[in-house]
Amino acid sequence: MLGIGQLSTETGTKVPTIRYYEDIGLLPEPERTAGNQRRYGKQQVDRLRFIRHCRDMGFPLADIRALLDLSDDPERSCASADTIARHQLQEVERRLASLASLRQELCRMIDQCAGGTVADCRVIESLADHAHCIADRHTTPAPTEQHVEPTRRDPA
Amino acid sequence: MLGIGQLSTETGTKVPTIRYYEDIGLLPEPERTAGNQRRYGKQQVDRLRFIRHCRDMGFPLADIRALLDLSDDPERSCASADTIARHQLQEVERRLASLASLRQELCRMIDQCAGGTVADCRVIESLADHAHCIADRHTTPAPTEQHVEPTRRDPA
DNA sequence: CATGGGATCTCCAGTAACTAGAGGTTCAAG
DNA sequence: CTTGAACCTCTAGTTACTGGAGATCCCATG
Repeated sequence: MLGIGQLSTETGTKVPTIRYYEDIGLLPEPERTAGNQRRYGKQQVDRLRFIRHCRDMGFPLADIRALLDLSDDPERSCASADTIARHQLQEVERRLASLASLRQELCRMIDQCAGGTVADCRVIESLADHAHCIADRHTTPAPTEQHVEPTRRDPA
Repeated sequence: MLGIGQLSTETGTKVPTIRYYEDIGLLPEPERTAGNQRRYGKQQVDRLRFIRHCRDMGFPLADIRALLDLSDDPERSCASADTIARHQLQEVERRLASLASLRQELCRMIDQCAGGTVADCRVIESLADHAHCIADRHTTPAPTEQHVEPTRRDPA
């Protein structure tokens, strides 16, 4: 049985994040010591690893919840897992495209900057006028979701 | 002089977002009609366009604030604008790399899914074990920031 | 067996960048 | 003058956490 700190180092998840996952029901309530401290078994470790890996892949927690429900019941068809993964892949590809076009425009802006004063700075000017954009709009990337990047800090 | 709704359609920014920008001081308080409704002039339109374009480029509001401060004072050197833009470029490239590796793993997962039950689903299994990951960790992308994708919905 | 310091507890608040809703007022067309 | 769309303020919710306060617990050392 591990304490929450050990689970934290074991999985590279911060302690408050673990408690947060418990709060929102992604992790079941663990056993407690007589003194009310959490103790985790191997199953919990695996479950948390699964969650972290999914987060690393950019899945939102709602999707992870669905995947966990699936994996809790191995008899069910994996069709919906497949759907979720494919959807995520689409999402990733959409963002890749959008970022590639951003990259282009940023490069262009920076290249043109001669390094004088703001008055004739290409960076500022480019930002001021969207019409300067080269191409096929990087403008409207997301159709429905509000999405957060998978931001992992160093698990030190 | 435009009303807030016209400014909204003009710039593709939702009305509450405009008010939000005003709240946090990105947009100055506009003039008001006798009945307390906001009226905007051309300068405001430009300023909001600038902000939106920056957001489209993925700049966080804090950076946009800095860029606006710069552009308010054309005498200053554009070095810091350049720095901000370069930093943003780095950020974009970091995310591109991370997403490319994600894409690879998602593809692999999906390809291996034979479509049976969850019990032998490759997608679930892959997610369960990070050790299956092919490559050079897509795991620790961000060093310091919490970052939100530039999410624009259709400005309908 | 006592003690001290690090780990843990709960609860609350804050982050980014908005978005949505309630309940009330104003503007402009007919 | 009426009506209805647009506007007002204010509060609270979203996602996925993160941080701090103040109290408690665990365990290793003396």
